[in-house]
Amino acid sequence: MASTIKDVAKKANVSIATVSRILNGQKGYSSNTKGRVLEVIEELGYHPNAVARGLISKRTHTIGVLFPYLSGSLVTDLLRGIEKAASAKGSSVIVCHTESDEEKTMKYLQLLGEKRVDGIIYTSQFLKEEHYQFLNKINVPIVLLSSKSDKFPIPYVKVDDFKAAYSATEYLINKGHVNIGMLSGSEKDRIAGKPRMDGFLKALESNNLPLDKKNIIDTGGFGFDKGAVGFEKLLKVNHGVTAVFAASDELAIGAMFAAYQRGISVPDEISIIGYDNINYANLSVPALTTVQQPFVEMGEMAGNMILDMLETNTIPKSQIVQHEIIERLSVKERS
Amino acid sequence: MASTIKDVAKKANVSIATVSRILNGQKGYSSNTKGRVLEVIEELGYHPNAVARGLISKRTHTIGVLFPYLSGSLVTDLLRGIEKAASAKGSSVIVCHTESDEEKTMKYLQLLGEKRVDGIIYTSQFLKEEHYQFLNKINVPIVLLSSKSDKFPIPYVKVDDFKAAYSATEYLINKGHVNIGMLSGSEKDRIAGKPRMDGFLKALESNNLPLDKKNIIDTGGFGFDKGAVGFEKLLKVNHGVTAVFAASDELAIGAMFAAYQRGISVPDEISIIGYDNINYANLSVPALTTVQQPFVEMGEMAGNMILDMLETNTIPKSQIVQHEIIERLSVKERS
DNA sequence: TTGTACGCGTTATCAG
DNA sequence: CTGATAACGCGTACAA
Repeated sequence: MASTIKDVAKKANVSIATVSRILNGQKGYSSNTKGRVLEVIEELGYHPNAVARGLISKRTHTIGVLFPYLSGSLVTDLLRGIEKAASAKGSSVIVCHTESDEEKTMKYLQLLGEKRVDGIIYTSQFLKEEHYQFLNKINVPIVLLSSKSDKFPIPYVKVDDFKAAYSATEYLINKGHVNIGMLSGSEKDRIAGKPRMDGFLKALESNNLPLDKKNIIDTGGFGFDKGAVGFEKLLKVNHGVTAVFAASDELAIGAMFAAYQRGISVPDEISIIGYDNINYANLSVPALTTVQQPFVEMGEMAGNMILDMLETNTIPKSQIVQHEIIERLSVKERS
Repeated sequence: MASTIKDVAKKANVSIATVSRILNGQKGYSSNTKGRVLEVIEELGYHPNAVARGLISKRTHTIGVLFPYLSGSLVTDLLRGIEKAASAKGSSVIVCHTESDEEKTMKYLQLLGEKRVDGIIYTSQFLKEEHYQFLNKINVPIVLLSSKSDKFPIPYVKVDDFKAAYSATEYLINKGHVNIGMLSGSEKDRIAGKPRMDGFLKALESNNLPLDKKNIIDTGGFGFDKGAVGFEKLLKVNHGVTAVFAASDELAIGAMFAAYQRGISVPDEISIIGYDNINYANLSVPALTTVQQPFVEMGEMAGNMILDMLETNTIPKSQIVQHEIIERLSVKERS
């Protein structure tokens, strides 16, 4: 149905080679024929077939992005950044939803491999050995976003979770708090779980505060609900907490909700600091003090990284991006 | 680098035709050779090249999705549904971010056309004439999601915004409210703006309540901020409002925030009902009563619609999906 | 049951 | 400046 390069060649009385040259901005034709060809292209509404192009050029101008889950502003922010970088250079992005499932992830990697995507961005997920092996075999550029791998030499873009957790905790300490609890998400999460826990612990230690493991509630997840029940648990094991560091904003907001229901005032009785700076953090009551990760920029960086790898055929340096503490109203000086 | 069908053919001492047949589950080979070929495929780690396949089969197993913005749970929910439907049938989805910009939209449509995607889902955006013409020309299946077109015969999936707004307003009326304001988003938005406004008006009319246009605040957008300032405006022109219908949850939450700041109690003094049921609706204080649209299902339906169109080569019926009022704590019987 | 050969729509390398 | 023609990797009608 759609017209091909042949059609325009025929109608313009030139060879397909000439048309191709004009299309790709090469030299080797009179401005006369160029004009004629361009006209015909217009008439026919011809658009080159990217599939055929991809077959011969071995570049599909498509990158694949793997997300463990498809919800929350984290995803849209990262995606927006990635899409921006990609579309700026004429590439598009395929979104895959792995659900943190090993087999699904593998299936998607194979699919992306078969589609000959130019690169893959592996987001918010730990890179398993077999996945790495596969990616290595099909030899496609890859970058880790909001994740990293100690074992494999893959470039990544992320904030230093340990450091960010450290400074969040220290922020609380500097406000005079000494009895501090943590809602830690899931310790099994090697990206967002463990490092933040360690940062929390380290901050206490560096400031000569007692480390009491029971003050760390492994909520088993990062969602609203987990925050509410985690907060209840924390209260049960420690009556005297005056401040809480939550490993995610949803956790923090869930905790504030639980506090509200029990008539505990935030920040007057208990201060809470979150992690992420999701949109809603600005609208919660009280507005949530939190650690910000620049997700849009991170996505853009990751996208550009992949694109650079393709052009320069070299492995870029990993990027540790800076977090920032957004001061709002959920943390207060201890009186 | 990657092995081709030729490689496995050679190594297995068969023709590429045979390999192809085995790959595509056709008949015409002994189980003997099949075994040998499968072995070789395994050895070589061979994966068929989807680009080449696409060139000859004219199916790329890829669908494109256009979003006017990439933020909010609406996007992730729709996307999750679409991705689910697509991946269930071995297709992947390319996301495009049009920023509601006419030219960008056109550029993306062209890109998707060049990539020969199997179908396009046009989301939350009014379908312009020229876009329709182009889509018609390249003859690719298309469905409108959370949008519709009166002018063009394109199948769509959406809730009846008029009806939903009508029932939200009536819900307020049934709670005894008579002085009701509306935060209407943008009247220029022909999908989410105008119809909801009309539904609001109609509900008042049907219940013999006075229609006072000044009670409708055109906030010029659907975000948090607009909700807060819109609410202030409403208060200024109408001191006596006891209930507000907001055309989006963000608008509603913004309004609640403004109310909170002015010491106005929701729902004791003013009731507020939202629209969308975003994640946070459940976590706001008070929890937001709102109109729910089943976005995930809608995305899935749209995805399946496209896929069906490809298989049956027919135009499916548009789907009006049911909205639902989620009762929480932000609306109260008028005393 | 199996193999040969052509075509999908391009790009690129040759000649002319 | 221009035009054949060989790839790219695969599916498939036609032969064998």
